[in-house]
Amino acid sequence: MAARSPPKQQRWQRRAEARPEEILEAALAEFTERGFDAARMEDVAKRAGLSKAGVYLYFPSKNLLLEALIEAKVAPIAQQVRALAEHGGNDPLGTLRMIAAIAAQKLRDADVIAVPRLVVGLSGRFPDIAEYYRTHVAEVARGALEDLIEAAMQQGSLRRADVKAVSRAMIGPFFFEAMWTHVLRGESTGAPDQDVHNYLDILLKGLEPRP
Amino acid sequence: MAARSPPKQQRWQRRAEARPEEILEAALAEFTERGFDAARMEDVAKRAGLSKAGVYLYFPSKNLLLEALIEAKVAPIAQQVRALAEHGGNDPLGTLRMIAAIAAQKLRDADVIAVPRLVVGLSGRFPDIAEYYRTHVAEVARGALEDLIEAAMQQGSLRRADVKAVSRAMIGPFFFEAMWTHVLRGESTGAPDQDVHNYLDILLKGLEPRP
DNA sequence: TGTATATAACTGTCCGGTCAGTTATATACA
DNA sequence: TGTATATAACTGACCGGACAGTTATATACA
Repeated sequence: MAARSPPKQQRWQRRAEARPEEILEAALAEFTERGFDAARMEDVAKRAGLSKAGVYLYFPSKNLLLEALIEAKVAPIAQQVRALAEHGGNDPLGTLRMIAAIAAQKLRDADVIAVPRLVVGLSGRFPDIAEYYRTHVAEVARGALEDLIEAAMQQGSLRRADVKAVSRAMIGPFFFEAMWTHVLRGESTGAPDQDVHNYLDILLKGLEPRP
Repeated sequence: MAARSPPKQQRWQRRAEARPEEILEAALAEFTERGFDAARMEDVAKRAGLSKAGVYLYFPSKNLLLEALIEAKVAPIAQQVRALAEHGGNDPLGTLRMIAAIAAQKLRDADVIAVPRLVVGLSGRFPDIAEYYRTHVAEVARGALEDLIEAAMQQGSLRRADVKAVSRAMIGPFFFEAMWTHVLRGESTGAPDQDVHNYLDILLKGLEPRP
């Protein structure tokens, strides 16, 4: 009797290396779909393939999980922009075009947009998160852009203008496009790559040095 | 004995007419400050000057309160935009500049930004709200802008270009500025009015008809 | 006095976080 | 190479607090 049900599939594996990233991935998905508050830690856990208590072995609280998520998902992008900017010092205009193309492409990716969207929703309640995002992501990327713009003005390929206003003019439309399509689910404008180039043509023509 | 504490300030008044609007106002404030989920109905009630159960006399649930709120706050904006656009038919460029100035000013007002911010945060969980906002505000306003742009192209004061791309270029930077200052609490760029004009100069120069 | 409007007190549920106990794997040793 | 022991990784069941929504009762006003 008592046939020891023997298939004995093991109930779980030790995978301490892989867990953190999987949990972050699951958290991003849940937070995005339900919003930070409405997302349940139990669902994050289930999605990551372990138990709720298991999640707490890696991240001490829901809030800290959120912060870790932002750091992991977004900081690398800002660093990439900085690297690009530092690299392309002697062709600022060309580098700007390149960065714009890359940025526009990233902004089209729902996973990338997810984080800033979260930040928008949470900045009121968690000022730390807003500040972290501003200093570690937004200002880094924008700063790199502005260095390039400044360089272009210095070498005379752009006419003098308020650098911050110009960087805003470069970023704004793409950011807006991202919100339009991802948040409002409105239809997107034109063919991506062509689109970016067309806009930069307009903007740069508007900023041509006087003839 | 039993001195019935007699100052007898009456505990409440019947004010059925005024309540709904006051509750909506309070809800907007609480939802904005704490986020929809974290906001407590009890606080909304207190802020509106009645008890929690009182709120439920007027709005059947927290979700419905949210929907009513968005509807109430959004309709006036849509109407104003439409009015502006219809008004300035024969000087499209001038009207565009005017609208840009007004829009930029509005976007600087935290109360105005509050609703779109909520929408961004909630669009994932409440697709209805996102769609309502898109069709009743976003597309109306953008459509009006695009009519003007189209008119300007037709009369030859702007060169041909993708109309949607141009409207995005007009709106994007100001939207971005609003998010930068209100969400990230970053410092704002330049003197408001001057700033708007400078940017439009650049953009419109970039769109000048060929000489 | 009757009824619409208000409240205080209450209930049920949900969820973040904890903890005692279980299982997988690494290591020591025969 | 096989078995005992140690420890890291993981789980299931639970707790306490918070809060949306309800109910029973009181008060203003016609």
